[in-house]
Amino acid sequence: MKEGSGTISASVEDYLTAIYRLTPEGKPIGPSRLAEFMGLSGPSISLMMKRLSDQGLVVKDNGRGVALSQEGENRALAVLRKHRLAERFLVDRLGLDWALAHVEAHRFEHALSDAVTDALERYLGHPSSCPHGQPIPDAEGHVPPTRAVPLTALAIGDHARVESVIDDDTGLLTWMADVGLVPGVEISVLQVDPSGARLLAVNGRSVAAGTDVVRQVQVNRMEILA
Amino acid sequence: MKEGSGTISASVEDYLTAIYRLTPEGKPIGPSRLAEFMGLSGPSISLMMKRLSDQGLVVKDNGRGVALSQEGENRALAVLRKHRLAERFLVDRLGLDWALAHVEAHRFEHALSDAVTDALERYLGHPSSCPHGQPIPDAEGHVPPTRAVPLTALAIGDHARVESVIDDDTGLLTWMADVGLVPGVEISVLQVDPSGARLLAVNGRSVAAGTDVVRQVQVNRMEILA
DNA sequence: CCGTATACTTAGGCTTGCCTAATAGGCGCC
DNA sequence: GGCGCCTATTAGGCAAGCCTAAGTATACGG
Repeated sequence: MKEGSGTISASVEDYLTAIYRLTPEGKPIGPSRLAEFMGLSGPSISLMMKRLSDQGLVVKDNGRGVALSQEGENRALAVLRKHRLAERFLVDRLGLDWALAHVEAHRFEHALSDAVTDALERYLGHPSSCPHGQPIPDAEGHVPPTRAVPLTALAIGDHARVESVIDDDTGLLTWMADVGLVPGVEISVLQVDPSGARLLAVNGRSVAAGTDVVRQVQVNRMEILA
Repeated sequence: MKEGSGTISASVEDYLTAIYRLTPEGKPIGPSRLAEFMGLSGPSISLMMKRLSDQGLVVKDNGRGVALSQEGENRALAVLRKHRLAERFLVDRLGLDWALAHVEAHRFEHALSDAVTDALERYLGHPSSCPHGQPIPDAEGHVPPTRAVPLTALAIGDHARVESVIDDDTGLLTWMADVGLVPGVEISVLQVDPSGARLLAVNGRSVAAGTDVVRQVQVNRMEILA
């Protein structure tokens, strides 16, 4: 992905990736959700949205909410690429815990130039996903399509393979690693709670997954084999 | 090296490393030299020196000039450690050019946490120097002593082995790589110019090294064998 | 011993990016 | 249809870091 004109600041990179992550389908997002997600005040968001809009990185959707422009999405994907490649390096090569890796990679993503990023990707053997299972965009910003659905889509008796987990919450990540809820593992749903919480079978162990977890884990449905 | 209290900004890290690099022996340095070295205005230096002094990172030497405090030196060494380990990684593992590596490592040095730095050092096999030959401080801030002298100390007929080159000037680095003036190579002095420039024999090739170069290359004297 | 040049500091201003407090706008509810 | 509530924006402020321009202090030559 050729970077269009100027360099953007680390802050702006954070805003763009946050918007991207909150709007996978490109639907506009309101300031308050963004403010909560980023841990910033509403006015800070408003002001920055104005700046980003002036720079053509986001498009204002008739007042309420913004969506990434094509350029903004390109920038966001470039940063996500750096983040996820950094995570792969930290976990696979340096042996960092995957919960810690996310935090550390957040500092790296702003320090990696495009040239170093491409070299790092070659060095790592062109990994297709980060340790949390999320896809790594290629140098042109293409991200492979996925058929994964959230765990919330599964009913009692369904089998699935975990594709990805959300990497934002350090505590949650540590817990998921503990119970074996990691990308690639097969699970099935034993019970569904009225609140949406689920009792899962993960590697033969029963795991109670609250609503926080089931919303954030993406899975691929599997046909029952036997 | 346990980091004492608070985190310091990337800017402050730059100031501390700059001071360290300009004052290897701990002698105080005046604002103007620092300003020139860092490419900043005099007032910016003055103001920052006041701030650093208030934070106990530098000690003001009766008006004229500052020197690093023990804490300041520790911080500077920690950053240099990160910088040089990053350079090793970029050159050895990612295959970056050593001139480019310096520039890229400058962005990395502020993004590497202590934990990642230590893991990186293990991963790289505890290298003792960066690709430009400069020593890598250990986690406690100890830097191995050296007997190297600047190339300016050599007279006609002297033989020596290059220990390190200065990594600041991208153009100079590219030129040195071209002519083979890299750490580890054996050289001898063929002529000395009144200005201090020298004609060197490097791997059997004659190389004219201007004053910029001879000041910045550190060598270890060798006895003549044959 | 004094004047001038050089080196340093103070003063004032700008940008980025955050905040809190106060205002404006849209929408449901009665 | 108006009232209040929630959301968004505007207003005003603060800190870090940089700048230029103006002032002070040092120091050296005459």
